[in-house]
Order: sequence, then structure tokens, then C-alpha cells
Amino acid sequence: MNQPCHQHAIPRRLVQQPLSELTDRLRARSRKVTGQREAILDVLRRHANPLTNREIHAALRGSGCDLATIYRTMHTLLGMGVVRRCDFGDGVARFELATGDAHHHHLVCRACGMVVEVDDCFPAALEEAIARRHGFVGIAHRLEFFGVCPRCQDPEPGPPKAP
Amino acid sequence: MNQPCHQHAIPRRLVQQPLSELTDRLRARSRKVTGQREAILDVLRRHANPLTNREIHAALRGSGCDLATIYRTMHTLLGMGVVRRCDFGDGVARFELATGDAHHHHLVCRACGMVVEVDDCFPAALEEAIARRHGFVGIAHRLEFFGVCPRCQDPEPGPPKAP
DNA sequence: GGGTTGCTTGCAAATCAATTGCAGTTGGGG
DNA sequence: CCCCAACTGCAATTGATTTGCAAGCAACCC
Repeated sequence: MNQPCHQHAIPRRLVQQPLSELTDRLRARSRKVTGQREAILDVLRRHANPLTNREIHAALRGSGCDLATIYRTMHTLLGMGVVRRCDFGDGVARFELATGDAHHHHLVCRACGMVVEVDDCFPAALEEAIARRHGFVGIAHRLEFFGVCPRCQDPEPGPPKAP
Repeated sequence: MNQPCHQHAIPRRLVQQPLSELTDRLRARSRKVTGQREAILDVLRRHANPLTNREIHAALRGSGCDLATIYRTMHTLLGMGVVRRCDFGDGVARFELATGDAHHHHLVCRACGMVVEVDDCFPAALEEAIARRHGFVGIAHRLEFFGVCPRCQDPEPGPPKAP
């Protein structure tokens, strides 16, 4: 899995969330708006797919933000609900901005790692039935799809693709 | 999350899979059936819930099987499709025997870590529609449910429960 | 049954993601 | 402008997982 950066078209849902709105959420909780945090949020805002802390760190080359700071910041943002964490099963955490509206899932290409957002979700009624059946409360789910994207299906084009 | 061992009632689907059948699958691929591997498979067979390599290692105290060997063995078994890997989002891989029949998902208690098997699955028709819509092939999904189990809901009994 | 061969294993060292202690900085309310 | 809790960089630590290497041992051949 590679090719982590697909910032081609910044998705509408991200563009419409100004940086100032995000930083205000920090200030509102007596959290400081530092240059590093603005930079991190900005990187997340510019990318359509979930990023690993390492990828964020790489995207910040130059503004030299320590990797530990990124880990700590993601923790803070996660606790504030500003970002959401996704697991693609490769043992590395990825983060994306949590946009107040509906949660979504991801369709990941097993070959190149490209990520597509999927709005379909596990049927709520069925989920409730499962919770009731086992007596669980506060139920939630984690769901991700995997497959091979159109690009990686035909072995023609040269550049893309990965082992 | 703790309380990893729930081997109370061995689920039927596991009991019905004799160790010999498992070892034969190894032999069939010019893989050797060693004491360590038999022991590992046997531990998996006796437990109803997915186990971490560390848990398997602990269950093998005495038969002294190296942790590295367990990691390597799980890799091998995974590649052969004998075991299946599950991620509960805590950064530790868990394994369970892959029983030829229908795959299932898990409902995990956020408090005590208890795991319940769930047979419901994401609607196949919907999954196919998602794949088609994005031009993906060979689609599959990863789905886990989280909630609080009945035991951890009422703060009465003493022993169970965890931070 | 003994010998050969290649898959396995134990042990230790190496990776890798993620976390933490500490001392020096800094945002921003007062 | 001052002060201090919130931050940050850096280095060291933890935990999971992987790997190099030499010794061990199943499976196969005769």
C-alpha cells in the first residue's frame, strides 16, 4: 500500500470548513492555537483521504513540526471530536477531519491504497437488533471496504500501481 | 480492555474441527507439523474468542513456545487461510480459526473486552452496488461492533468490569 | 532405521508505531 | 506587558512485530 497523497480535488465537505472555524474550537476549550496545530489542521483540510501521522509529518517538511507533537495533537483533536480515526487494518492509525454531518466509511484499494469515501452505512435497524439481541447498549460500528480500484485492474498504464 | 479468556463453552463450530484436519492442511502444503504448531492450533481451537499472539503465548506457558515462533506461525496460517485476523482498533492483532463456512463479525464490550460472535453481515447486494459504483472488483469488508455488555451496564457485581 | 534436506525454532537484536519525561517556549487572558 | 498553564522539541521508553542466524527436527528417500 502506498501512494498516500491524493490531494487532487479537495472534497467540498472539507473546503467549506474554514481553518478559523477549527481553530476557534480549540480556543473555546482553552486549548492554544499554535502554528503547529494550524499547520496540521491545514494539511488535513487539504487532503481528501485519511492521513497517518507520518504522512502529516512528511507534508509538514519545512515547517519542521516534531512527530511527537503530531501524535499529541491528534490525541487532543480526537478527544475534542475535531478529527476521526480510521483503521485500515495495517496497524497504522489514520486521521481525517470530522465534519459534523453524517459519518461515512471508506473503500480502499488493496493495490495502490487509494481511498474513496462511501456514504452507505450498516443498516441502523439491523444494528439495533443486534444490540438488543445481546443486551448491549451504546452500540457503534467500524466498517471499511477493500477491493481493487479501476486503475489497478488493467496492467497497461506504467506509473501507478504497487507491489 | 482485558479479560481476554472466555473459553467457558467451546463453540460448536470449533469443536467440530478436529486437530488432525488442521494439521493435514499444513502437511498438504509441504509445511511441517511441529509440536509448537499443534499446540498453537489447539489453543485456538479451545477458545471461543479471537486471541492475541501474547495471549496464545501465555496459554502455552510450560510448553515453552517462543513468541517469535507464534508470530511466524500465525503469518503462515494466515497465508494458508487457516486463521483469520481481526482488529478491534487497539493496535493488537487477534486471530481465530477460519471455519470454512460463513464469515462472521464481532460485538466487543468496550468495558471488559468480552467478545460475542455476530452472524449478521453487511448486505451483499449493497456491497456489490458500492463496488460497481466505484468500479472496484474483489470487494470485501471489515466490520466490528462495539458497545457495553449487560454485565458492565449495572455497577452492582464486584469482580468484573475494567477501566 | 539412518541419512539428507529444507522448513522450523529459539534467542537476540532490530524495526516501527506510539508514548512519555523533561526542560525550554509561547499563546493569550488579565 | 506579565504570568502561567498549555505547548513543543528532543531523547529515551514502551509494546507489538519482524528478522538474522545457528541449531533442531519433521518428512521423505533408500
